[in-house]
Amino acid sequence: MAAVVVRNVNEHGRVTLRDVARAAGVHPGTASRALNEQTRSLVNADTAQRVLEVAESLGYHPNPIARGLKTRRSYTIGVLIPDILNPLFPPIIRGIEDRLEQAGYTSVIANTENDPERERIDFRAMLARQVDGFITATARLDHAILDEIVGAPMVLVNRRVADGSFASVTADDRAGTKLAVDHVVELGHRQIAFVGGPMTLSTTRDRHEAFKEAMRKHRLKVDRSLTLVGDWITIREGQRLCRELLDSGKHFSAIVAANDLMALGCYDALAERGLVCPDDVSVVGYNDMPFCDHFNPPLTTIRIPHYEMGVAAADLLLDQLDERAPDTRGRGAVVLEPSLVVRDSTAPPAG
Amino acid sequence: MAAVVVRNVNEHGRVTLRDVARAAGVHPGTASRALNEQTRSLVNADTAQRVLEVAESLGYHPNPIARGLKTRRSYTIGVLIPDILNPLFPPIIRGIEDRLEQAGYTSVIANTENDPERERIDFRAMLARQVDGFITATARLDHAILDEIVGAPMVLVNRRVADGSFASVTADDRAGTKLAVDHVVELGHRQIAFVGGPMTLSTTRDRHEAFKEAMRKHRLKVDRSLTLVGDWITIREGQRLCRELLDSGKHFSAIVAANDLMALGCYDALAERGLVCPDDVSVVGYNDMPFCDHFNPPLTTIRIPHYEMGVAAADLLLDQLDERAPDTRGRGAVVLEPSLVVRDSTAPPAG
DNA sequence: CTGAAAGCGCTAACAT
DNA sequence: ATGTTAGCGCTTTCAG
Repeated sequence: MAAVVVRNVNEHGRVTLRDVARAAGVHPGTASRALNEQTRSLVNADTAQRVLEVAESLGYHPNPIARGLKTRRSYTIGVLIPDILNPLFPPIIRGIEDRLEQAGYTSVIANTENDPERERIDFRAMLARQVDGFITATARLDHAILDEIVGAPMVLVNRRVADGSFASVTADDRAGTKLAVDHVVELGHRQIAFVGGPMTLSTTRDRHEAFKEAMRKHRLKVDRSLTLVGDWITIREGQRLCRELLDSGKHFSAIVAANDLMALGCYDALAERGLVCPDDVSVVGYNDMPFCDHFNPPLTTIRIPHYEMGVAAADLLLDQLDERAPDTRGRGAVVLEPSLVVRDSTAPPAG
Repeated sequence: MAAVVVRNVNEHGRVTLRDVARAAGVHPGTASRALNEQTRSLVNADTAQRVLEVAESLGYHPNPIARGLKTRRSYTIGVLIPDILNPLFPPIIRGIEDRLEQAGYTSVIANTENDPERERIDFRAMLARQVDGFITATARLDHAILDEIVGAPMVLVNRRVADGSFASVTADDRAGTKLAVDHVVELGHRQIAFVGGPMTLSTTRDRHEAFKEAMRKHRLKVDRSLTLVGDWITIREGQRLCRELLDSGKHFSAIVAANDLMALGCYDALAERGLVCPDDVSVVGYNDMPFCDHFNPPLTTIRIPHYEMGVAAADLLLDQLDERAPDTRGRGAVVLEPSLVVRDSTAPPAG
């Protein structure tokens, strides 16, 4: 009861392993072993117990930095996101974090702003900070960073590279795009435009190709001036492309967009010209990102399992991190199934 | 030309300061001084130059972890976000990152999921990882973590604590709410409902009080059963509250919501009952988060300067980090001005 | 101006 | 089962 708490803390105010060891009357090495799950068995049960108690009462928290310096492991994962403003990513991040946390890892998120240079900087900074691996959603096909990564475990999410040199989890973009095209064709549309993203991203490139393929399968003409490719996958770019569509003079009654943001941009361009969706033009998006159901009109789109993709990516990374499977790099290529979500932005063509 | 590049790197593959020193023929201490901006003047210009070149050619990157262990500075800032799914936060994060990056700091983001326990864990983990300071958007008034922070520099964004013990940047919630109430009153509404957030958050509590005050100022009755307070600030909670409003039997023609997400929930509840906004009920949100202009209908709301708030928060933190100003803690309390953004969710009452 | 040496907090052989 | 020692990569006195 009356026992005065040993106040053996260093002058700096921070409780260190040495402080704990001193207070428990053992050597720092022993204290270290006692405090560590893995090595606890190497130490006398009573001693271990005592060390634990002292650590608790002193409010000891190990310094992961110092530990990492020694062990070369930080139990930290770098997560590279191209654009945190895109609502597609938060649910993916959540999936990643949840799964990683269960496994005792911390994730640090960086927002690369779609800028290869920034991506490179963030990547290096994380590497320098000793992250144990990466999950990246930013991989362009010409991947600035990918070739720098010699040894770091890494998995791609919602992106992949052609040669399969990296593990990845994606939704089946070709199947999804086909779903979108089939849907508008079924509604009776024949003149269908495509508002695409850059060819440097695996997703948007796949969707572009799948669009043309699906059109051909329906024996529909792929009009070059109705099949546009943008430099970004943003609202503005979608708007720009849709204006271009409208300016072309060519007729079309439906637009398949490469993602939801671009679809939203189409809404804007259509509204500018006094056109109403879906009465005049049907629009279908891609991703079913949060809020799609609240847009004006609610957006018909292709749903991909965001959260699950994050979880799957984390799982893949954890596999790589697991030393028992030393070279699983590139082995996993999880492909999830997309599905069509019909809302109010699509309808049979007028007339 | 023919000079063989010195390949003095350690067996581990990583280029370390010692490797650079050895290759440059100087002592590690000297190399350290040469490599560091601050101490470079202490070293012979030629030597410094040579060290720099060798470092470059060897591809040397300092290990911030090791440095941090020594200097007790990580040049890393922890950013605690309550809910990454809320589009309000990404622009704030962007502001924070941009400003911090200019100053040479890296930000690491954690998503606390509105869970005090998780907040505490993230906070501790960051502290352990030697972050130099915190920016947090998660501060509840009963702030679990706030009292743990003895020395760490910290600034609150979009939240504040009553006693002003922490620096904060907020928008003027009372003024903003008044704007919202004034707007619907001006449109002719008299029976105005309030869909509020928890009293544990400074923002939602202020908005709640300001609502009542503004109503009184207009000599309008504040009906208790039309002035609701929820436990969360989510779409679902807004929906739940709005249903409650509808079930109360009391008449109202406008809803002032505590944030945009809750306003969206009101849309949903209204739609369920076959009511249309704004014809039957006007709705005004709060925050003007991204996508508000694309909702169905586009949401009238109170705009707060998201990005600028992030920048301001970073500035405040940088002030605290600056040793020349040792005790600025709690001094700054930046308050930014909100403004009304009128869109299509508000209209004069029917009849 | 530069070298030597100590040490940040921790872990991991190696002894005992 | 525990103590000893060395060292992760860097910075920073202190000498010289």
